[in-house]
Amino acid sequence: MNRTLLLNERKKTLFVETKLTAAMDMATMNRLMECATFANCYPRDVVFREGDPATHFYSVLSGYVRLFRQSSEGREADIRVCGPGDSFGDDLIFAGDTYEYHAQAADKAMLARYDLNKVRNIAETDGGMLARAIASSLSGELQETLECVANDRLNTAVQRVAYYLLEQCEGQDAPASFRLAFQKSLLAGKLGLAPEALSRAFATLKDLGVQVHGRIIEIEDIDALKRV
Amino acid sequence: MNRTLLLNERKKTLFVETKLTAAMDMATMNRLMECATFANCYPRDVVFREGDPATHFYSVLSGYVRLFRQSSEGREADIRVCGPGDSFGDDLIFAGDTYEYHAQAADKAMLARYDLNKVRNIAETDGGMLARAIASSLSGELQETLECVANDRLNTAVQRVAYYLLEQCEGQDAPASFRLAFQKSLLAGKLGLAPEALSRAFATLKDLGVQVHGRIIEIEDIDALKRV
DNA sequence: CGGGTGCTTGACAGTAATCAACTTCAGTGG
DNA sequence: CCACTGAAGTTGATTACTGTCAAGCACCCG
Repeated sequence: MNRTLLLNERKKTLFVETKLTAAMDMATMNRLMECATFANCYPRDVVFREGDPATHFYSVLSGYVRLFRQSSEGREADIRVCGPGDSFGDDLIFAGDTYEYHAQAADKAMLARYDLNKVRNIAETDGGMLARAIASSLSGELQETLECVANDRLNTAVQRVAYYLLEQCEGQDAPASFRLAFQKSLLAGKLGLAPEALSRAFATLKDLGVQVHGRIIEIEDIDALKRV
Repeated sequence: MNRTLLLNERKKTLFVETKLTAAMDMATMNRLMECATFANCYPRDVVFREGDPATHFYSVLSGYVRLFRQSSEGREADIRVCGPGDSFGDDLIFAGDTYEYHAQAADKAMLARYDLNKVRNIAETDGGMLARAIASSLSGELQETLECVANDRLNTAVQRVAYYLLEQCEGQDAPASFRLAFQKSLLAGKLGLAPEALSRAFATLKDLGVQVHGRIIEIEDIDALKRV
């Protein structure tokens, strides 16, 4: 088995594990695969820009991609961070024809890249299998984004960080320990914070038994965090 | 023609003009109509609560419904305001089984109420027409919600208010004039502001030629607003 | 060892939430 | 028709939070 073939097998595995394809039957998945090409991205690579005509949507196979908007003065605000299994740009399959945000790799990333028109054609003619899978994926994204709005509006920086840490150590008993999936600056953006604010939030949480060593987080008392 | 029939005709018209049904063929629309009942709500009526088992989703035929989350201390944050033509709870058709937010009428409102299981059945068996319509609706909601996150994170209170006013007088020449679609307290919630903050934002905009008389807004210089 | 990058810390300013008092307005009933 | 009531909106004073700027630290890699 040569190296290319190995790589293709890995791609295929990751492709199958995507949220979009997870609940799909084989036939639909194969049809979808026909619309896909694959792309490797390096950190800071631009996937697409706000305002570009929309030609593809994407699934993240590995690594992370950040979606963000820019203000007129050039300030950036992240609106979503996509990790392995997430899709983005899929909101354009059934609505819209230009990207409404920037997408940039935040890490070495592998992406599946779907031709929008081909996918639209399949979704029109396959009896609804693909449309249902896409609708399901969109539902998840919508719920996540609504959650984000509520989180931003209801909780302070420290609360948002505490909440994020709790999500990450779900299922673990105290003392829990894990490694942040990405850089702190990206986490700050995901939580709607300046990097300095994230740093300060960690400092505040130190008093509640949260130890931070680089990307390694140790949580002594999970219940204390829940009370923040 | 008796009164009930008239009312039904009005319902039907509003039903057809819904975003969900707008691009639908007749057959699909009729099938969907079979899943619907109608409900009249009075201001502050609760449509459903966060955590309730999900049995229906809704379209707004007239009036307004606010969707909100509550913090542990009971503070409320609006995550979306639905007006005529909007749907809510439709994120549960293909994912999830409990409501993830509260829904409350913010005005006298008429709602179409769709049985989730019936809709799911149709979406499985109609060849994809309904699934595509739902996916399209979800796409719009997702785009709107992402826009909201970006708006919250990038813009100040005054900028968000100015932006909202500009949206409302789209197409009008200066001096533009219109009536707010709903109470200021609800607008404040929609923009992620306390009512006091909205009031102060209006006060600031007065200097830029925005006159506020109750719900009537007059804008002397549209370009000045765009520069905020 | 230099030099970049990412992160942290301090000082400060700006923005918006909160609380409280007051005004306006609409609807109600005498 | 007018006085009363309660809700909605405004304004002021204060506080809390977070963004920004600037400086310094830590780590990684050539």
